[in-house]
Amino acid sequence: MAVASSVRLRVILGEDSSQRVILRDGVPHSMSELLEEVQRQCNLPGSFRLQFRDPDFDHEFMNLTSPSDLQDKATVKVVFSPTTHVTLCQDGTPPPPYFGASHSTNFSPALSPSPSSSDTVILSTPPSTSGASSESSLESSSESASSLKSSQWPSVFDVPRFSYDSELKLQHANTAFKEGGTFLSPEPKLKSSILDGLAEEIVKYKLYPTDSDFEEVAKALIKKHPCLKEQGSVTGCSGWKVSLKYKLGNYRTKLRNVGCMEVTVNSLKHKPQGKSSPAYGVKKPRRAEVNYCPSFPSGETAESLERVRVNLLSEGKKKNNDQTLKVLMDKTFALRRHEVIHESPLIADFKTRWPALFRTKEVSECRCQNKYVWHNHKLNFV
DNA sequence: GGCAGGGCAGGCTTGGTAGT
DNA sequence: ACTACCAAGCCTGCCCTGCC
Repeated sequence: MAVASSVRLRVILGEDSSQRVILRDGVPHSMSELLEEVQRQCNLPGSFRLQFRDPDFDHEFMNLTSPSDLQDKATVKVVFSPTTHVTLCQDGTPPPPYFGASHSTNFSPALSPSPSSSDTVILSTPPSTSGASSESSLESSSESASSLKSSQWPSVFDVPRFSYDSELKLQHANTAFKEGGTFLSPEPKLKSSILDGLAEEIVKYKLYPTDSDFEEVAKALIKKHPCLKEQGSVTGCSGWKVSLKYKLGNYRTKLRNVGCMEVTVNSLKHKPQGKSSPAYGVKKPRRAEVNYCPSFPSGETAESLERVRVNLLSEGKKKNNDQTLKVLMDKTFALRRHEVIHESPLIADFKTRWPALFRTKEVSECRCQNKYVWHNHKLNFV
C-alpha cells in the first residue's frame, strides 16, 4: 500500500510573516481540506483564499483553485476576505473567542480555530430564546454577553426565530396581513417574546447598541413580519425601536444583577466615591474598540491570574522564551483589560506590571499589519 | 486654512417606580 | 415578571469664535 509522502509548504501570512505547513498525508484532494489544514496549522481566523506562484505566468501569485498545483516546498500566500476584520492580540495572533466584547473579528464559526490558550468553552448556539426570564438562561446570556460575543454587528440583521407559539401567531398574522392588510397589535405576551428574542440576538453583538442599531433591528423585524408594522409611524417601526431601547436597558439591569462584567462596571457601586451619578464615566466600547471587558477564562480568578502575571515577570527574563510568553500573555489578557478599565493606570505603571506587552516583538507585529486593529489599552499618558 | 476651546442641544446612562 | 416611564446628570457631536 502506497503511503503519501509529506509535503511542505511555505505559507505567507503577511508582509513579515510566513510559516511552514506540513501536509503529512500529501496534498489534500480538495481545496476545502487544504484550506482547513492551513487554517488549523496557522491558527487563522475567518475566511481566506490561497494564492500560489504560477510557473505558467512567470511565477506571479495567482489564485489557487486546485491543490494539485502545489508541490513540495511550494510557496502559497494567504489572502483574507475583505469582510474578515481580524483583531490581533498583543502578539499578533487572533484573540481567542472569549475575548468577546464587541470585537471586530468576524470569525466563521465553522472554521474558527480552537482556543489555544483559553479554557473557555465556546457556545456554538445562542442562549435559549424561550427561557430568557429564567435565572439559568440569564446567566448563560450573561456569559454570552460578556465573553462570547465573537461577531461584528451584521451588515443585515437577521431576525431570530421566536418561540414556537409566537412564530405560529406571527405566521397567521402575516397571512392575514397579506390577504386583507390587517395589522397585528401584539398582546403583551407575544410582544415580550419578540423583544426577548431580539434582545438576545442583539447582545450577541453589543450590549450598548446605538440608535441606528435599534432602528436597523426594528426595520428588520417589520420586514420579516410585516403584520407588525405600525400605522401612523413614519418608519413603521418607531414604537418597536423605543421598546427595544427599554428592553435593552432593562436587560442590562438583569445582566448586572447576575454579574455580567461589561455592565457591572457601570453600576453605581463601582463608581468612585462622590461620583455616584448613573451617567458618570460610563465605560463601554467606543468605535472600533475591541475585546472591551472580557470575562476571566473559565476557572480563573483575579488572584490566579495575578499569579500568572508574576510568573510572566520571571519568564520574561529568560532568553528565547517567546512561546511561553505568548501563552501567558494570552491567558492574562482579561486581567489586563480589567486593570485598564477599572484603574486607568499610568503607562509607566502598566509597563512595570506588564513588561512583556511592551516587547519590541509585541508592538512591531501589530504595527506592521496596520489593517488590523490592536485592541485598545486605554492608558493615561504620563 | 487649521486648530483649540467654549457653549449648547440632544442622546444616553443607571436606578427607581407605576401599571399591567 | 415585565414593560414603560421618569429623574438627574454625564457624554457626545456640532457649531461658533478666536487665535496663530
